[in-house]
Amino acid sequence: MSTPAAVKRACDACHRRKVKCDGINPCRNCSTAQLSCTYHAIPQKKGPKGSRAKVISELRETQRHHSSLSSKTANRLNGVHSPPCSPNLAPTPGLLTPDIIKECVDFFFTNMYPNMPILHRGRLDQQAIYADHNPESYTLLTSLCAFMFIQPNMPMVGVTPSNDPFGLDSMPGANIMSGTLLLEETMRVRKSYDHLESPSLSSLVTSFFLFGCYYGLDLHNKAWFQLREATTLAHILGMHKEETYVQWDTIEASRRRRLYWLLFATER
DNA sequence: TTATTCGGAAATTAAAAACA
DNA sequence: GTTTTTAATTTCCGAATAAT
Repeated sequence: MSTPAAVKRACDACHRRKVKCDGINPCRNCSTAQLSCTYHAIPQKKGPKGSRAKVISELRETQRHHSSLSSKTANRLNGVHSPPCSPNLAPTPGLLTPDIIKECVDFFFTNMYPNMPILHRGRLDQQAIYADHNPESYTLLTSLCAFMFIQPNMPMVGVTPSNDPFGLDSMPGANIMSGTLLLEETMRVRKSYDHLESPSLSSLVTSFFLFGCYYGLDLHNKAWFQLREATTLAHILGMHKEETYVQWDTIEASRRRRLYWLLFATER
């Protein structure tokens, strides 16, 4: 008779593989599978959020007197159905490869970070692990990569995995094309979640990178719109109030402070 | 056969509501 | 204040699938 007893924390690999983790480092699964056993993922907050999470009350409300309008109401948060709904806002599979992420993140930290020290390398890598199923992390990465591709001194990176049959790697302007592609991907996937009503810092940074993209592409009106959005999100997040910073650890707090400062330096 | 993947059941956790 | 209810998030079982 063994005690099953769920471990309090599964490692990153076991979490992805959905297998039982023994919680030690390195864990048994990682050892046998020759994987490096890490515990980088940041656990999400559990439990209801907002003023009594409203799904069930909405459901009850709509069932009570199911009028023609109630079906419309039911479609609100059940985003997975209804014919005219969601014209595919899911991430494009295979577009944002680990190679591209690595290349762009490296480029950011060597060339852009001195001027905009608004990301933390370790924390960004953690976010990248779950980008597949977290649209906020995904759009942060696509906007970052788009921004990097649009930089004039960015070296050529193949968007297609390895051997490019169209010779894009050697074509001038290919990086701008890739950047524009990723920019469009960001805008599209961003529609799949509400980044304004309960914004995260990732949303804010995404807006800032979008500003950078549009500015680099000489689309100035769109650029200022994104910058304005980023500034507004900063206010919604209370970044102008010192007391909001105490809830963050040193790394996160200084990152937020620098981001806030950069926003206003950029707005001039 | 064994190894891997992944849908989803069960457990865990924390916020909101109800209660004293 | 304490307890109960509710829901978001987690772990990981076990069936399906892939690899050998």
